[in-house]
This record gives sequence, C-alpha cells and structure tokens, in this order.
Amino acid sequence: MSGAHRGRHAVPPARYTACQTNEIKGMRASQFHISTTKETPNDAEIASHQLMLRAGFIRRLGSGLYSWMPMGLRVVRKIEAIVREEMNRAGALEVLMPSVQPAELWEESGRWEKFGPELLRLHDRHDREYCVGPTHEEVITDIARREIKSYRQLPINFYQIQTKFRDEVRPRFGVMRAREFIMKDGYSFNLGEASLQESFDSMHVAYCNMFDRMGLEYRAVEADSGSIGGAMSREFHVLADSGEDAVVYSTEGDYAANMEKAAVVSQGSRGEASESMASVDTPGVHTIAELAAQLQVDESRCLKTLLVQGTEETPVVALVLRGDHQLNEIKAEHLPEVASPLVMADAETIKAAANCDAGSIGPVGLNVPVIADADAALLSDFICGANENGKHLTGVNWGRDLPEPEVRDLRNVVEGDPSPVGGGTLKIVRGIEVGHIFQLGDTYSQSMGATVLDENGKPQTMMMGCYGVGITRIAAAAIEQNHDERGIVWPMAIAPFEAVICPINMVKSDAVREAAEALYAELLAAGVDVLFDDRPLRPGAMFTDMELVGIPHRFVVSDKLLANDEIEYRDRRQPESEVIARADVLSRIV
RNA sequence: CGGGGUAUAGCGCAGCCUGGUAGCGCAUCUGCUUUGGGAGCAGAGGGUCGUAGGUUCGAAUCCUGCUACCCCGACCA
Repeated sequence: MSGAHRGRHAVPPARYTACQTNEIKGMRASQFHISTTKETPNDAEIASHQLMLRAGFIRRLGSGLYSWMPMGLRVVRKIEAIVREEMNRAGALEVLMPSVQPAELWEESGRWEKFGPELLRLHDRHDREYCVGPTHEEVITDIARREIKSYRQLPINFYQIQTKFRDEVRPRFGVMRAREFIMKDGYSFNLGEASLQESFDSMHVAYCNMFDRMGLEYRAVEADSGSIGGAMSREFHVLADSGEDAVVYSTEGDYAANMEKAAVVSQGSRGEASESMASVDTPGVHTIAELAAQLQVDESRCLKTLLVQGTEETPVVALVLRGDHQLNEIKAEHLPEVASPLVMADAETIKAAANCDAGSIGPVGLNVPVIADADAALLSDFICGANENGKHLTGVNWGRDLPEPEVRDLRNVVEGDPSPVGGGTLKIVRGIEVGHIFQLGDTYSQSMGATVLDENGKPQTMMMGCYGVGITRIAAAAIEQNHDERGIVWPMAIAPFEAVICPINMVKSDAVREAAEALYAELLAAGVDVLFDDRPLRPGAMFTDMELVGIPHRFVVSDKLLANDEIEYRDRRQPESEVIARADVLSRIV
C-alpha cells in the first residue's frame, strides 16, 4: 500500500518509529524536579506511603486523592508499559472508555441499586444521573452487544488502562488504597465455557509474565469469587509483611489460596468419651483465653459458640468452633442457613436465644440450629459455655450430652494444616492484591442482552471474563516489598531511572564534568534510562537523595578515580560499593 | 457509620494547663567559605494559630458549634 500512495507525496512521509514510554530515556537532575524530605510526614503509616512522600513521588490533594509527581509518574508509566505489552502479546485489544457513565446502563445491569455508597454518583446540568466508573462491565458489555454480532468475531478481549474512582469508606496507606487510582481492566467475550477458560488461562499466563518482568515476588492464589458464584477466580498477590490479605500456600505442590477461600481438610477421629458432663463456676470469664487460663486447659479443648443471623425460618444460627480456631466469615456466609453478608447476633438476640451474654454461650440445650466446624465436631470431653452467665460445662460429648451437629468447614486454616491438594502442609504469608482475574460467565451479558449468532444462526449469550490489575497499587506494593532503612530499592524494570551518575565536586573539576558527560552520553547510547545528577550538591546529599529515590545502579565519577581510569559502582541492594574499570561500566547494567 | 486523636510557616514540632499580641529544627532566598555520606557562618523572607461564634480590657491559650485530616473495626485492584 505504501508503494501505491508514495507518488502522491511531494516529500516522502516521515518514517514513524515505535514510540513507547521507555523511548524517552535519560534526564539531567538540574532539568528535572527532585523534591525529597528528611522528615517523615506524620500522617503516613506504612513504609511505601512514607517513602513515596519523602522521595517526592506523590502529593496528596485530598482524602484518597494523589497527584503523581514527575519521579513517581515514571514508575507508573513503566508499570503501564509492561502491562500493556503483555496484554497486547496475549492478543487483547486496547480501548479507552469514559470514566463518567450514564446511570441507565447501571440500571440495566441492576447495579445502580446494588452498588452502595462506594459508587460516586453525580448529576449533569440536565439533572441526568451518572456515576464515575469504579469498573467498566456495563460499558464494555454495551460496546460488545453493539459491535459483536457473529460468533466469527469471538473470542475477543478488550482492555483499558484508566482512572477509576471508588468512594472507599476509609482510604488509607496513600495510593495503596486510594479513592482515585489507575487500573488496567480487561474483559473477554467468548462463546461457551471452553473458550472462556482459554481466555482466562491466557490472562493467567499474561499476568504471570507481567509480574515476573516487574521483578516482584508474588503468588497467584485461588480466591472466593464473591456473589457471582462458582466461577474460576485467581488473585495475584505481591508478598509483603504489611499486606492486608492472608495468603495460604502449600510447602509442596502449587496449591495457594486466599485465606478466605483456603479449604480445611479435617483429619483424625473423635476420642472416646471418658468424663461425665459437669457444670463449673467461671465467674467473670468472657473469652476463650480466660476460660482456658482459669481451668488450666488448652484452648483447643474448649468450644466457642457464635450466634449469627440466619434465614427467615431460623433467624438465629449457632456456629461452633474449637477455641483456638478463627471463624472464616466468607465460608460462614456461603452456608444456606446463614445470612449473607454475615451479621453477628446482637446482645439482645443472644439473651433471647441463649438466656445469657456472649461469653457464656454453648451448644448444649441450645434451641437454635447448631453448625459445627469439622474440628470442633471431633472433640470429646470438651468444655463449653453453659448458657448461664458465670458457668461453663466440662466433659461434654457430642451424641451423648447433645445431638450430633451439622458439620461444615467453618474456620480459617492455620499454619501447619495439611494442604487440600497435592500433599504438604500450609504456610501463611501476607499479601497485597494487585491483580484479579475471574470468569464472570453471563451475568452481565444476560441482563444486558449481549448475544451473537452462532453457526446455526441462533442467538447465543456471550460468556465474559474480567481481568484487573491495580497499576498504581503495584507501585506501592513494590516498595513495601523492596525497601530498606535508606529508602526504596526499585526492581530495575519499574525504577524511575535505571542508573544514576553522581559526579563529585563537578563545579570545581572540568575533568569530572567531562568524564560525567561522556559517561552520560555512553549510557544513553546504550539505551540505559540514566539520571545525570548534575546538581551542585555535596556528595552526601546526592547519595542520600538517590538512595531514598531507589535508583538501582549508581556510578560515581571523581578526580581521584579518574586518575586511574576508574569508576565507583554501587548496586542499591548491596551494602558496599566497588571500584571498577571505566571500561566495565556497561557490563554492570546492560 | 461507630470509637479514639490531631489541626500553630512548605514539612516536623513547641507554646495552651496558669489568657498579655507567636517560637524552634528542616526547607526556601542572599553573601562568603566548603565539596566522598543530608556542610559552616552571617543575614532575609514566610503564619488572619482549621473555621464560626461566645467569655474577657485582652484569646493560639478558656467555652460551644462546625469542618478537615489521621488512627482502630464492616469493602476492594
């Protein structure tokens, strides 16, 4: 085609080259904006928030609202570039949808009602209702139903990288949980489950590629798919001690799951009853810890009984767990007998149902349905509340002193539990959720009428998958995982600059200036994204700044070193610097 | 939305208890010196003390309302 049209141009058209963010490489510090602080802002709680503020990456505008400053934006752009490349490589197509969305679409899907106050709603001058998009299922489904008419156009996967707004109850931790944030959201449209599974699998691979390239330690875990139902769902967590989620993984095999989802495999069998049931006085005992301490027994021999809201037929349900175990609320609210979302019974309800206060409830003689966790059901000669304030029962046995309970998996897994898949035992670590992929099925396509004609000319509702990545959250998560007492330690792929040149006393030494300029030119030519710190700063201030900002490679140029044709090199992760030959510079980074 | 806390210069804080007209460190600006781990000296600029009202001769300080922000519990990338 170029040949056919060339003749129409008096001058040959310019040759367009690929333009990616990374093409704009290099910077002189004197031409940039670096604003670091020595002191930690007092409202920043976690390391990433503190360091991003101190290093001048972000500035707060209002609650949950942050501006990205030039240094920080470089990180965001690099993360975006990696995400974009991996999405494109997986065959997804980039679009850009409006962030303001008409209410009508949300009414069609039913979410205008369902999505509570987290949805920021607004009116235009004609008093029409809109929302600022927290996500884009409605818009993309609207696009798909207009654009996609034939099964021949499927499968197709659209994505965008865009600002989202969620009116979080409590924004915190800086950009980790902001109200406005940048997200990559993608949506696949498929004909049939098998095709959906293929799209899902390809996204799983793409996500692994992204996080691998970013140099992050992460885990893909099984997750609860929420109200949508039994569809496939995977969360991607960056591992960091400050993470808000508990991630469970097996010491052997690939099993990994969110704590919410991790299944307990109950083992062992119930012992013989050897004691007879007796009542003991336990004045002032309200917790399992107090009970175990007073009776000199292990918490695992005690039962805790929680009353929760049930259904219309049985408004109150008792959930029974071993004293040392924690209730898994997600598992509980999935039970048909239990209200969803889970609501703990209030003091009045407890009084009415058990005739006592919260610290003294027990399953014996309790006139509500009793559902026991599998491990609680295995206990014999156990201790539990007597449904009378200040009293507990000892030597209690299922089947003898009270009916056998309904048995379910109700608890959180604990470290050392057997893995439900593939052997090994479970470990628990903290994670920050930075990605989530799941199969939506036909939830939106059904309610919004997104169909295609199949090969028989029959309309078929498309299946959908939904794939999210928290771009700005990744920046924060990467810092949580990679920092030390001096500042940030960026992985190379998402560092604001890959290397920095620090000249010593350049204002006085033309030799240092010339050598630093030459090194800058050489690194740029080699394609290194390098910052030339040409500010007239003393060395200490310069080093401290660059370590706070977290640039992975540092080259120091000084008269002393130049005399031997040497450069000092320091890897940000290493405790010491080393002197290397001038000629070896490139070998350290490229 | 419940519970707790804070609001004084760009940032971090003192002053408040016991009212008398605002101070320290960092940062900023000027000059000189300094230059391998956040330099020193000298000087300068910058605050209607969150906001509205009340008490008082007089309020940063005492009282009341409001607002904003932060922290702890139910949501999510």
